[in-house]
Amino acid sequence: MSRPQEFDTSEALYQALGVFWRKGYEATSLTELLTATGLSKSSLYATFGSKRELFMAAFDTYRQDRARAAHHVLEQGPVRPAIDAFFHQLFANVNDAEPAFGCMSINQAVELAPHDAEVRQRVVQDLQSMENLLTRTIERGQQSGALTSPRPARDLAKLLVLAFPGLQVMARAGYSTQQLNDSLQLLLSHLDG
Amino acid sequence: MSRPQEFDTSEALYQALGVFWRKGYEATSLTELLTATGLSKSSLYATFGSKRELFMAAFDTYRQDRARAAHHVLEQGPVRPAIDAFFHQLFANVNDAEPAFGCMSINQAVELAPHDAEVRQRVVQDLQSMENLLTRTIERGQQSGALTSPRPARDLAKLLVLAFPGLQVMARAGYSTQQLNDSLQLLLSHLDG
DNA sequence: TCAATTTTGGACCGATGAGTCCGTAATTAC
DNA sequence: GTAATTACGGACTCATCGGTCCAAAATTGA
Repeated sequence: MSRPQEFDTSEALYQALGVFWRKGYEATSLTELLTATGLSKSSLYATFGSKRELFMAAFDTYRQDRARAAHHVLEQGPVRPAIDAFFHQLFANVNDAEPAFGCMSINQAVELAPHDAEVRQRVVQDLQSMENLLTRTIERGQQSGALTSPRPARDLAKLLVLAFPGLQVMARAGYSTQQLNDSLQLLLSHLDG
Repeated sequence: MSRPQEFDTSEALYQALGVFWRKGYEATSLTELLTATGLSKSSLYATFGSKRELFMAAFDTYRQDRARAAHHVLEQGPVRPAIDAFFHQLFANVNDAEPAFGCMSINQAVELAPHDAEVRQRVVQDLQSMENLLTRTIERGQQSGALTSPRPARDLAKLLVLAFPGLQVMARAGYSTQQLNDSLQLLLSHLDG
């Protein structure tokens, strides 16, 4: 009955996400979004509504993907490598040209959260989920003997969550992989002893 | 010989700083800067050159003030209250209407640093200064017996620097003073034991 | 008082921001 | 083939962006 859509909506969303993730909300122009998605202006507006709606859709896509990945990494296998891998996602760079993107939720905690309740709520939720997930993982490690710290698992998880944005900041400030790894090992050493 | 300037340059700079601190670079418009400083456009450009130059001047003013304050707080008096006070500067809110501004250097690590070498360099320098200063303070605490952790002072300092942006993110995400304080105490508990 | 100098307000600029709209092309069901 | 429907490109709007420029007002030293 109707002409079929020529582009892949999901694909376009991911392309837009890439730009928002790297540059943030304000610094991203419509023109860049059109270039990245390959859509025409009318298609983009018909599909996503507005810049802000597109941003929120992209952000939620990101959050969903990351949550899934975090569960996948943390809820199976030996605890210590799992936690290590979890943090490595943070500064695994797509291309080595520029600093890592870091975590988009943390980026948005800084950029939009203070002035935007919807974003703020999402950031809080992400931090909370991360704490819960890490708590379960650390409990698992303590039970298996892989982690020897006698502190409550939740306290240790809180410490990791607290340090998470620090690693992100270092990554975005251009610290080397070596330095990031050193900091990470230092942090994780607090899971023992 | 010449007509004297009607406004206080330094005062105007501080007003501009307030806006940049709260909203970041991109989200701050010239119009807002004019309103905040009370200057006319020509005066602002004659005095500060451009939006970017004004930003950098404001940023450097901020960094200088903060460094001075940090030294003042950390280099005298009992170590533990000193460190406590140091972190409290982070979420001491000017007015309780909105979330705390946090640390401008951290904000800029997220917003501009990835794409702007000049900003990046300043951020790295700030993190480094902070680590050095905290190292000295912790050493002092270990010598006086106020801090009982056997870990190297520099390692403990690195942990605090790593957690610093985390507290900032929580502050900007709207966490309560109570929650921030709990996290801070949890963090500082690692200075003992 | 007058000349020299400098600040100041506001008009003005081109570029770009996000967003709207419509004519045209393409695809489908019948 | 044709009618109905939808996607698409691009022209268009209006506001705001950062930034320039100039004429007028104000203050100073002499």
